Amino acid sequence: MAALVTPAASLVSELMVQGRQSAAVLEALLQDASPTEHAGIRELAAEILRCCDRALAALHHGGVADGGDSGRKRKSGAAAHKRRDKRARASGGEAAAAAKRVEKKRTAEDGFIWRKYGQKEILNNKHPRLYFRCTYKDDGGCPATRQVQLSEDDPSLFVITYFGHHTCCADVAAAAAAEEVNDLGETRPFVINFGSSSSDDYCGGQSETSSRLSSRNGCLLEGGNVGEELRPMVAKVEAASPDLQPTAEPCSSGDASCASLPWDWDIFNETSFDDVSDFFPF
DNA sequence: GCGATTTGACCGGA
DNA sequence: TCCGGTCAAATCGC
Repeated sequence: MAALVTPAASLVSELMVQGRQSAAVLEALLQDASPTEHAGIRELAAEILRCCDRALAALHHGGVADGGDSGRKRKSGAAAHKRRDKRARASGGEAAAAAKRVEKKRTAEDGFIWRKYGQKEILNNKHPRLYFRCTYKDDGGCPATRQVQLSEDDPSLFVITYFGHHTCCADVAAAAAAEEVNDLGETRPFVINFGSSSSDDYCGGQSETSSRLSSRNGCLLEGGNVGEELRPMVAKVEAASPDLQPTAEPCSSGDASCASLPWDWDIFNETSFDDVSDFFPF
């Protein structure tokens, strides 16, 4: 696996390290200040750390997601092939298994822009399952899809199942997604671990239905000092939601507690989707 | 007008 | 035959 050594990759790597350090400091400060309070914010900081870990790992892996089944065509001629593709994935085919990843998160945001293409009531499940594919599927042939469902046990948690890898946006995002983390959380190359790190998250954070966002963003950090950006963002979190309770509470677009993990700092404040109820109207 | 979402229909695997 | 996943026409919102 060749590492990315382009100047841009180097810059991104550097920025990610900075951001990660800032997040680590924040986490430490919160821990020192009040070990029992601000749990939600600490969790947020920890997630930022994990995101940076994965982005860095991805960068140094130099991995770019494979094309996957991007060649899916419209219903016209290749319907049978297409269906077979889907079936293979649905029933846990070999390639599908390799690209499948299940996460439980407090929000459905993950840094990519998704387009909802279906919703289905699932047997013996209170909550419908929502189907999303990458907005850039048509644009760039990005094969990534995901399914989002509220957890049966804890309706405030999203159970998100990812299929395929993003080929549409930043290498960081694509590679992060491509880098399958095993359940044991082991063997993660180039992980500078400043704090907690779990295996189940990857770079994320932009809105779900940010359909009106015109720019492709992925979760690549753009220019500027990540660490500097982090401070005001976190302050906002604290002010808005001390405990970062997810649930289906209404929240405004600027509410970082609902906006979850705004890895894309530049567009964080534009986030329009950040409410569970936006997804699950029940 | 364009692009995203909704939702009923369709398809294939189990 | 049932059920889950996707399609695509209709609808909505900017």
